[in-house]
Amino acid sequence: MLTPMSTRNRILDAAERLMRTIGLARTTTKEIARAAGCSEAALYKHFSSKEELFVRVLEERLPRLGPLLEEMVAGPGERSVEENLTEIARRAALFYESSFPIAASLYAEPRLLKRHHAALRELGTGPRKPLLALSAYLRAEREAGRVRPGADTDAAAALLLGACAQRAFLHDFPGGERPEQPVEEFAAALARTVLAGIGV
Amino acid sequence: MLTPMSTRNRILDAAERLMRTIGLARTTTKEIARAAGCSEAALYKHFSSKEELFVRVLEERLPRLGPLLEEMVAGPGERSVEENLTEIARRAALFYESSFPIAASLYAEPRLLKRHHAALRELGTGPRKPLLALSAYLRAEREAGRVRPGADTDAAAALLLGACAQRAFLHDFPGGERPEQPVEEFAAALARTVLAGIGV
DNA sequence: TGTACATCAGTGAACGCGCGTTCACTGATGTAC
DNA sequence: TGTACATCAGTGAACGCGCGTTCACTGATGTAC
Repeated sequence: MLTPMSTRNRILDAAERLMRTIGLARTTTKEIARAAGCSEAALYKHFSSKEELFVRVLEERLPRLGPLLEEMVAGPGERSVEENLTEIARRAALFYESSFPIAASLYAEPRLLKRHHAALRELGTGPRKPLLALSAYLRAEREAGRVRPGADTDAAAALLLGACAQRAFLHDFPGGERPEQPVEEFAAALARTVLAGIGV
Repeated sequence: MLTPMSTRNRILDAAERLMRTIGLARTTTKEIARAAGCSEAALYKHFSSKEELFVRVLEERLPRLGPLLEEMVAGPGERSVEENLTEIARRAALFYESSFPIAASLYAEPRLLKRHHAALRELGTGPRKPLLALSAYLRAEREAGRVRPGADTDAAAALLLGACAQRAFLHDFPGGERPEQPVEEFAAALARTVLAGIGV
């Protein structure tokens, strides 16, 4: 039960690693096979086409943020809103860091992007889910009186998660000089700022 | 002086349109030539290679946010901080909307991404510039007493622009049901929230 | 236990196709005298 | 003004290459009797 699965797994791992390192366009069947230590023909024993292989990589290898968030949000509210937001931002930043380069490269192949989206939809998830979950959490806190009555929870969610996503985008941009604030500091600063605001 | 330039311009326009619509991967020399109404060979009269053509498209056809921001920020401060932030968010959202799909697709071809980055650098710009410019503006407002003394201007800039960038990312995601808040409302909500904060 | 056959993961070599690129050429426009 | 030549944007057809995919095959493992 270990060996018969392992070729398929090695193929998926190799494909994901290549997508991340040399980019979607250069991730050819030849390269995948070489990295997985099998023949190109073997790919077709496990996947009906290269496109299907990619879709499986996206489905089976990319992490998801939604569940993580929902779990956090559902937990007992013993921690402060600021602590919760910091932890959410920290996790979101790490999540986007690991999935963003690949997600971004899908825009080069709209057909693949579309298939991926259809697959996500089937799973009841998608890139808007985290926004909705975070906004729901903030609404709950608002009703509990731990968030200001008039607060726009959609806007707050967009601010917090948007900043984390953009950080990932820039993180993988080839720019040399990166002071690169540690993710914990970054997350804490976002949470603090979104709570306190910057107005006088 | 009009006709001799027009083929080159038609090629650049066609390439940009195709990158936006059918994606970087499917934007072949054949397709570009067809869309520009010339032969494939003509492409090589104006550009030394397909990659150079792409680099030129990125350089000459994609808008830039930095200058826009700097101009806004340098303007006379007769408007309130909230009005300024709303206008900045609005423009940033529109900017990212138009450049994000193409920028994202570059992650599929790291070599092209690297060349693009080098070209941006030469121009003294890059994707981190808007963040720096906005943060500088907020520092100025802080010193003018129109922003809270302890405010973290880097965090605030990351929040505001990150939300706009992520909106663009989602905008082009093929998801069907999009209530899609108008950009003006979105921008105003962000500015209001980042100023007031959501904490009690 | 030994033999005959079935199954199945995986392979090496080839396939056709579409890609980016180049080549020898054309026809229009400009220039010298 | 007419003639001879230079320049130059643009072309049609071909090129070689690397891609995704398929094919006939192998060798190991399982199964029936």
